[in-house]
Order: sequence, then C-alpha cells, then structure tokens
Amino acid sequence: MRLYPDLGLKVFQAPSIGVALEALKEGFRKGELTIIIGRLSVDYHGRARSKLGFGERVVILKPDGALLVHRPHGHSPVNWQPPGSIFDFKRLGEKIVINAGRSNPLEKVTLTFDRIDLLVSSRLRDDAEFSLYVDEHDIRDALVSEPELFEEGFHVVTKEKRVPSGFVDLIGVDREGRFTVIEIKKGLAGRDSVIQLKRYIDGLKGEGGAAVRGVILASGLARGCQGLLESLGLEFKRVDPRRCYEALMKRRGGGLQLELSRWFISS
Amino acid sequence: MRLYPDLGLKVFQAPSIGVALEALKEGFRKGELTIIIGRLSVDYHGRARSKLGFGERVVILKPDGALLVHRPHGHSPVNWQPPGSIFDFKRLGEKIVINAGRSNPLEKVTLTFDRIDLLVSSRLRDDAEFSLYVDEHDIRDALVSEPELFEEGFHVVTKEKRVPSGFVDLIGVDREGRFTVIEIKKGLAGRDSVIQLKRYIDGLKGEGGAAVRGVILASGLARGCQGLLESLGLEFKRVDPRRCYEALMKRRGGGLQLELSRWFISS
DNA sequence: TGCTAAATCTCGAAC
DNA sequence: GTTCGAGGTTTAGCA
Repeated sequence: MRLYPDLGLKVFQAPSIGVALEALKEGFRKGELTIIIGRLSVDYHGRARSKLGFGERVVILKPDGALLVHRPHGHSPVNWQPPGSIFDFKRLGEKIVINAGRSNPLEKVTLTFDRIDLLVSSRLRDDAEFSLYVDEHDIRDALVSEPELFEEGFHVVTKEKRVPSGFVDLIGVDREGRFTVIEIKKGLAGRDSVIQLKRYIDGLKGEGGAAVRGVILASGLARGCQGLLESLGLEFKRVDPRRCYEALMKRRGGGLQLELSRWFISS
Repeated sequence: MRLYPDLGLKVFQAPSIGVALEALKEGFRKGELTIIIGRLSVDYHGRARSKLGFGERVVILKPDGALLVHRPHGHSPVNWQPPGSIFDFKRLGEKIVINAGRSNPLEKVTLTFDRIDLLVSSRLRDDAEFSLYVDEHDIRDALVSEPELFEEGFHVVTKEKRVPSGFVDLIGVDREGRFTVIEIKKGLAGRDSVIQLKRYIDGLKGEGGAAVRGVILASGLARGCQGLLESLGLEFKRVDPRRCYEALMKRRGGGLQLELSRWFISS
C-alpha cells in the first residue's frame, strides 16, 4: 500500500481482502472515487436479469452512488448502477462482494471479486462547467432571435407550446398571415417526425377552425418520406446548423471559428 | 514507476511528461487498457461541439479505440469516443494532449492534461459471455414455445416478419381462425406502440384482403391510450414477464429461483 | 415524482 | 456501409 497525502491518492496493489474491504468502505465514507482492476463476475436483478462470468475488468465507484463495470472493449459499461445507489461491501469466503442497489426501480447488481490487482481511491475536485451547443434547442432559439433564418417575413408567436399529443417546437405566422407550425429536427427528419407534426396540427385544428401550415425543419428528409409528407399536405425546409450556430454566437456575443476544413487528426 | 510483470500491470505515479507519453504509446501499441487520473480539459468537435474546463477526472483508453472521460459524478461519461477511434498522444509545452477521432462521422475529442496523478496500464483478459434475459426477444420466444401464454387455441405462423413499415413481432391464427398480428412491448405500451401496430396492420391489409386482428402485448398500457386503441379497432393484452421467463427457463432446461421477496440489500 | 422528448445516444442485426 | 429497431437505454426539462 502506498499513500500520497499530497494528491490525496491512495494506491493499493494486490491488496489482501481485509485491506481492500477497509479501503472500499473508507473511500466511500470520505466521498472519494474508487477504481478497481481485478477479476470478477457480475449478476444483475431488476428491470431485467443478467449474468456475466469471471473476467478481468475495470470497476468505478463514484461518491454519488454510481457504479460502472467496464470490459476491455466497448463504449458502454457491461453492468452499472445509476447515481443514488446504495453500496454494500462484504467478504464472502475468499472473495469480496460489492452490492449496489436502489429501491425505485427495485434493482441490484452484485460484483464478486476473486482477485483484486489494483485499488485506487481519491477525492476528485471538478467544478468546471460543461457546455454543449448546437442542439435542437439551439436551433429553435436561433429561429426565435432570427426568424428570417426560417423564411422572410416570418414571425414567431410561441415556442414549446403544449398540445394534446406533445410539444410543438415553434408556432408563428408567415408573411401571408398563415398560422404555421414548425417541427425541428437536428439531423434527418424521418417518418416519425412527419407523423408527429401531423398529430400536432390535427390537435391545433381542433382548437381553432382555421387552416394550419405545417413545416418540418431539419438538416434533411429521410428517403421515402417525401410522399408521406406531400400526402399529408406538409412541407419540408432545410435548416443550416452552421448558420444557426452563427446566429446563436452573434446573439451570445461569443466569437466563432469554424475551421471545418482542418479538423481531423493533424498529427 | 512500478512494474508488476506477474499481473502485467504497470503503475506510474505522478509520471513525468516523457514517461507518461511513452507509457501511453506503448500501452496502446500492446493492446492494453489504460486508466489515467489527472487534471485535464476536454474539447469535442463533431456531431456537436462541447467544451469542458480543467478539473480532476478519470480517463479510460481501451484497446479497441474507445475513450471515456468520467467526472466524479454521474453515470455517463462527460466526453467520449466510440470504439474504432484513432488515438494520438503528444506533448504541448508542459502539457500532454490526447486526441481521439474518427472520420465517419467526422469527429474528434481533445484531452489536455496539465497534471497526471496516476497512469495505469494493463492487458485485461475477459472472454466471459454476457447474457441478458427477459427482453422483448425472450417474450416472443416464450410465446413461440408456449402460444397458450397468449391465448388458448392460438397458433404462431411467423415471427419477425418484415413489412413495409418495419418488423411485426408475431403473426398467428387464433382459435376462431382470425389472422392475428401481435406487437410486443416489455414495459408499458404507449401511443407510439399503438400507432406502430396500426401501421403494420395497414401494411398487411394491403397484401391480402382479409380482416386482421391486432393485439398489443405488454405489461401495461399507458394512460390515455385506451381510447386511441379502441378507435383503431385494436386490442390490448397483458403479458406477465415472470411467466414468460419461467417458460423460457423450462424450455432451456435451467433451474429457476425467483426470490423476488428478499432481493434488496440484505446487508 | 412522473411523463415526454432528445441523445456526440450505443449496440446489434439485416439488407 | 447503411438503416432500422431496441435499450436495465440515460438525461434533461416540466407538469
């Protein structure tokens, strides 16, 4: 065992069962994040059931009650528990067992280690803010601040309006005074988007009696949807996320470098 | 630096930039999984854009080209790259920069470390098979092997039949000889399931001329869908995942202990 | 707490 | 490779 008080980082190599158990309990009690490399099996009971035999994996226990079991391949953890789970550490013969569960929904994952190669525990300080931009929400906001991105003479009346079957992204009036419902998709709009828009319009027609114009606003329309769109009397318009991004940045005052050209690995 | 050849586990504590770079390159070259605990910032350009300032996090690099950046809280990584990504490690002044990207879709994530507290690299052996049971697939299989779980006198004709708008889960003939289309949902069936089933039936009606019976088979029907269901002339039947699970286990010959009662943390 | 819609969704299978 | 459907989806935003 090695202790590095400067970094608050505790590293245990091939710890005994007693040492590992103590480190697990103390690390969680102190609000630390713990990483285990070892050989374990996993069982899950809850929303479904799963079983995974013994193998060498990485386990992360977070201070907020999240647990992750990662195999040496793949993006997603093979088993996990969401934040808010309750941990329980115990010895079972020559093995270490970690239970993590919650009551709603009722579920529990059980890790059984027959070997722990490395156990690391550390308090992590991370207050940085994460910002992600140019999503559907941003496109809508860009249109609110610059309606001409949609169409000249267009005016936004309301956004995120609740209708019986969901939420309409944007409602406005076009230059000819027509009531216009806009359904926004960031990527390709598919059959489901078309049907969704149709339902929205039907719901609104129920309220007033006037005709309503329906427009899908997306970066593209999936193949085979054109016919459905036309048969329902709807329109499609292409949205340029780049221009929306620029509009947003202009509004937010931030600078913008697109540099789309020399993105890729320039190593 | 400590080398444990028995376990194939390399542990570097507060390594110099040169040592860290060398370890990263050699670890990936040898097909090892690498974990880094340190202080870093993250930038992502691609399907969206994101920015995350400096903070203490856990980074996992997998031999299949997956990369994960985990903050001390939450289930999901704050940034990542999927398997198949290309890694690039380099020095930039007193910092270490890791780029991970791919060309389709064109995207890249950049990690900039101003401190590395711990770097661990190890080859992980994990050949175990992961099995997850009682999903939609299993319910369908349970019905194929025990059609009376659906209805007495029911006969399965085909499963996973392709129709213009997707795949029908099950098609069969009921005791009165009616052509029956079954849409299976593991949990609550919602409005979308009802609409999907209607589309399937419409597609099948196009083929033959006979009337088709449509049934939603799920553990429940979402509130407000009953009306839609009836107006479309469809039915809802409750499925018991537990009985399906038992049917599957019977068929697979395995034993079964449900022990639903004393699941929860019995610590 | 529960529901609805989005996601850099991921993952796997079929075409 | 692309597309489509499912997921222990997870996550964020509101009623």
